[in-house]
Amino acid sequence: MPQQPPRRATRADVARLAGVSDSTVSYALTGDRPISDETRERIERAMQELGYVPHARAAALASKKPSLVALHFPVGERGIDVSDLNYVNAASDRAEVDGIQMLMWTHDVTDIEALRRLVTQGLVDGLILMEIRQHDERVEYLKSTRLPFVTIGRTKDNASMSYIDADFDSWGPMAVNHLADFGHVEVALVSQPDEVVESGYGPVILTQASLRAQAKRRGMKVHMVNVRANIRAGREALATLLRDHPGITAVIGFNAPAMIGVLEELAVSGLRVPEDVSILHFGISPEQAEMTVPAQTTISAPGGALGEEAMTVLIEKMTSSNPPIRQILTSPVMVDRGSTGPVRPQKG
Amino acid sequence: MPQQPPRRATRADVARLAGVSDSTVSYALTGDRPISDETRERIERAMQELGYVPHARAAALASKKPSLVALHFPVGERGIDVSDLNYVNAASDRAEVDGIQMLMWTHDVTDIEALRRLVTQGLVDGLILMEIRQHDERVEYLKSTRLPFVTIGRTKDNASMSYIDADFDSWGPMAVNHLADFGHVEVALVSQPDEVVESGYGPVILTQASLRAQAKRRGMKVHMVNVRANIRAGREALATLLRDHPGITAVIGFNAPAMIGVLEELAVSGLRVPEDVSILHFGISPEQAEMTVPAQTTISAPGGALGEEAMTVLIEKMTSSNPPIRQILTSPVMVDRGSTGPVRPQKG
DNA sequence: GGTTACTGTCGACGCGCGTCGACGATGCGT
DNA sequence: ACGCATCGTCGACGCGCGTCGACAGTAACC
Repeated sequence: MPQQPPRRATRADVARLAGVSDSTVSYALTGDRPISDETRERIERAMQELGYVPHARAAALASKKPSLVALHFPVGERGIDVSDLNYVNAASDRAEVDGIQMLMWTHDVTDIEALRRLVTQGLVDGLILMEIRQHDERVEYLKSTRLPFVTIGRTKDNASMSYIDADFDSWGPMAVNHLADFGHVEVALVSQPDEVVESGYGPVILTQASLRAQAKRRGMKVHMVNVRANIRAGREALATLLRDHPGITAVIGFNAPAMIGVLEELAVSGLRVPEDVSILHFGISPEQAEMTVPAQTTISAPGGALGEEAMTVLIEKMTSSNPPIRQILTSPVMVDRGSTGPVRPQKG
Repeated sequence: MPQQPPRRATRADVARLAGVSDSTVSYALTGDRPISDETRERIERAMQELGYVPHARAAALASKKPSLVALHFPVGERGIDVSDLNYVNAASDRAEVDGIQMLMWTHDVTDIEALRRLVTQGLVDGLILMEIRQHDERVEYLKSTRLPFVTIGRTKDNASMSYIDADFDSWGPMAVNHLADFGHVEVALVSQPDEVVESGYGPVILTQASLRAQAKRRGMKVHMVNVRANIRAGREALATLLRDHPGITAVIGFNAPAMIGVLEELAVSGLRVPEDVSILHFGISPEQAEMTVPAQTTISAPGGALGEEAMTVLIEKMTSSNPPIRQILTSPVMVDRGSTGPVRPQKG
């Protein structure tokens, strides 16, 4: 039966049992210096017997190498879903390759006092930030710190920092072209709450700007509304839109709960998708897009790539003495789930 | 202007600047030994000037006191939403009271190999587990470890362990009594996916059992279906239920996305809530309950209480030398949002 | 046969901090 | 005046590990 040791085995225990010195155990583990096969075997047997596992925190203290990083995921209003998990897991997996653990930190974006505590206590060796605002206090603060960090998303003033982000500037054109090619000339954008827009949330701002610009180029009219992230708000928004602008033939969404409401309102109004109204959704995961009735065609950033890239850059920042600034943009991917189609012929 | 020190200031730096010894700085910080007001002031000035912050990881190593705990939140299929955040934030806030940081860990429940890595590396001093199965590998593993842990939820065999959980045994009776008093005699339960039930997820199993028992007592017929956690599955489930059992006058939900589908299906069928069908939902947050049309009456565990209690127990486990076993159950709370009502008089 | 070069191992020190024992300087009592 | 209990401070050591310098032993070379 597995014996339960009274305390954690240390390097010294292993050394004693194997009849070698402390440092020899160390070198057997790291391979930094040659060790004879015989000694190595004795050490490995001893480690096995004692169930020895290096103590990562002590190692980090001694080596000053990273062992733990945090991913700041402000859950905020919209929560975390499986799509976000793609980033998270990809980043975490990438970290483990280098023997680094990644944990999540979920405080509010605005709580930089808590961020200060986290950082100054020296508990984490690096940080990945998500949900970046155009002007982001967290970034401002971290810049004044020696702590390596990478952002998923970018601030307005980003010349000197590393980031990974979706190329939102091409989301708008991609959406507009897709719909314009189907003959749509008047569409709506159901976007995120005013607070989010006003707080300078990049994805929304960049997407709206690129959408507006391309719409102008293609002679398309876009009605933009910012609504709260819930079903009821989406229903009310669509009702209002259709009343005020009956010419709308397509709805672009950037707000998953609200779009559920939009779909419900269409259903109770007897409008079909895509025959009467086309639906296109920005930035949601396959799971989210396929759970609704009908499923929604989407334009999104590629799944876990952002997370993995971000972690790679962060690790470089933590381990290299003079790391370069890296700024990476990923191209959008459109997945057609049949919720968009040609404008129906004018009746009367 | 704030000068950027080349490296983190250490206790030795403060001591040198203040003209005292290392340990004096330490005692000034902890108050474990008396310090004259004069030296204390000199030390505080020095700390201020150097921007000194104790290095939590080094402190933890030396003192063997906890500095970091993890909350295992397997995001799994259902994701994390604001309601879960109540637990998380409450636990985190409680931890900070004792100067302990709490980070989240989101690996899959079944990935106990990853759990082993996290634990054996000694990165965290304690663990809180959520989404507990009746037979939970994680719990089995952790029991064989010296790492303090507490579960939110409980396993079947739980005599020797500490847990915090909702008192699901009283959820069923509360729901049944509420509906039976309104005259309902045939209802449906739209619960979680088969995999979840088969995996032995306590909340579902205990709730179903107590519901079934109390329904029998009150002479109520309950049709239970387990559906996937998405809108489409909810729509299909309700359509099937109403076709096979037209006598159903109320739907109890334990699956937020599916219940959105249920509400949609009711809407397109022209059935009103609560005049034609009553709706009652287990275990969701106010935000979730109020975002749908109509809002849903709920029976849930009290918000952050579970998280805070769990952290309190964990801290006790980590700091006390012989901590007691604590098993805490919280009573359910019903919030009436008008989605339940009396059965309509029989027509024909 | 002597220098060189490597292989394999050990001891010592440092990372930043907590904490115990010691010790001079006081204050009090007799 | 002396013993004795504080108060305030210092030095030393340990937490578990990484890593540098030293050194005995062996193989390789002119």
